[in-house]
Amino acid sequence: MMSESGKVPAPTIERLAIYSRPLEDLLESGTPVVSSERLAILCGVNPAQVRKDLAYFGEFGVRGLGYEVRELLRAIRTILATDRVWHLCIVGMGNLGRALVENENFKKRGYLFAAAFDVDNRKVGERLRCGLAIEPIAKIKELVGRLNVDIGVITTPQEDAQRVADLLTDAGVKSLLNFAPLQVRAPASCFVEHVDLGVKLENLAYHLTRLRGAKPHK
Amino acid sequence: MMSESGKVPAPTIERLAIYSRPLEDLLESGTPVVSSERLAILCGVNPAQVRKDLAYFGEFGVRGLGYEVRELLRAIRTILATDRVWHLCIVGMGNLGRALVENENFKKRGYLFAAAFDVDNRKVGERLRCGLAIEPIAKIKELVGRLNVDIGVITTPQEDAQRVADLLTDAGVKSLLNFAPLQVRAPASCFVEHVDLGVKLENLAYHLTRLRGAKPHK
DNA sequence: GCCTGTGAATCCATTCACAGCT
DNA sequence: AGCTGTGAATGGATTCACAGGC
Repeated sequence: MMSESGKVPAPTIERLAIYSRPLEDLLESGTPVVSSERLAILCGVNPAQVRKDLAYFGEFGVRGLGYEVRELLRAIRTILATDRVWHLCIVGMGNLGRALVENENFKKRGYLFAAAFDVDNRKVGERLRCGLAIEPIAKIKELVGRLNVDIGVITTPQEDAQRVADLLTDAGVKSLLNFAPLQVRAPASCFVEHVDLGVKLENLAYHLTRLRGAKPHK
Repeated sequence: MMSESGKVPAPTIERLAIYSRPLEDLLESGTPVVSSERLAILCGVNPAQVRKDLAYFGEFGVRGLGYEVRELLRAIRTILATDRVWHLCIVGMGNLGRALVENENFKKRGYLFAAAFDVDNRKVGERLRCGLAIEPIAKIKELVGRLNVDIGVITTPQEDAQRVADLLTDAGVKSLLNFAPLQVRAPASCFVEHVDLGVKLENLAYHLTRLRGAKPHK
């Protein structure tokens, strides 16, 4: 058994979250036990990878048998700290922002939006379907502190993203999830996760052209 | 100079897209030349990484000087094939789907939504702000063929995602961008890119708890 | 002197292959 | 026999360090 204090590769953390998806389905369908091979197939990875990823945090399986689904899922949730409630706030209530605050999956996993802001004062006061009213960014500091916000989500246009990131970190937010297409700067104490949806499309475009180059088009 | 036929690491492709963001800004602000170091800082990577990534595709810089912004941006766009129009379709017109079809950044980069579908027939016929009307999934095969769709975007609930992926690949779509939280299966000839927004949040949660563990909370 | 382009060195992650337990 | 847990081997990607050209 290995303590989790040893360095864990970043990809391992991402995969643990991936593993939990089919595990939820297996639990619901009443499957009691799963092997690393089966789980690997469901997630599109190598079986040894599954075992190694889990081994960073303990011994969750039974040799000759496999992993108990319920127990494994609970273990992963503990590791990823999905077994508690996290408070989020979001800045930038365009289409994407609205889609995120109303996302049921987030709520189900314990990610609660506690406040929504927008730089455009004309939007301030508008009530969202989720119940929140849009607040002005001038209130970020006050509300982030009062509501104990852990994670700030940025869905503003590119030109506002850095200013908003500064406001959020200044208010004490310890991590950011940024959807604006630029690298926001933040103090080292603040974790920043980037999601650039355009990058994914450009990836596909690149591969599509190579494919066309390799094989004749149909 | 190295031909681009040699194997290019997947992360390199992702980063080329990242590099293009600040390059667009630099071009607009009239900066004629940029060094690998400056670009690296703007993108949060190592300068040698920038040079090596570019070297996979040619020699774009001038020793002692740097890279001409306009020329480099054009080169990257050619490599990523962002210099042409791509036709997309999207299936699943919930909040996220609506946010994506109306995203101006995609349109600006040449990604055009040619059709929008939903599994729920009650939504069929509804006209979206972007001008498209929602079509039934029964028309996927016909419309994908007629409109020459290159990329299929899946924003359905988890339970519909695999069925939709099958319909899309069967209709001849050569790549998929899947937002449903499960690994969709597709023939090897079809590229699949996954975006699970929950994974990003779970990542932040993991790091936040380790941080708390390391340092006392405030 | 300055900055690119690139082999060599390092670092990191994945996969193999088998020992160990049930 | 079956499947986990893990050292060893492999395979990639990042970074270093310097040669090459402006």
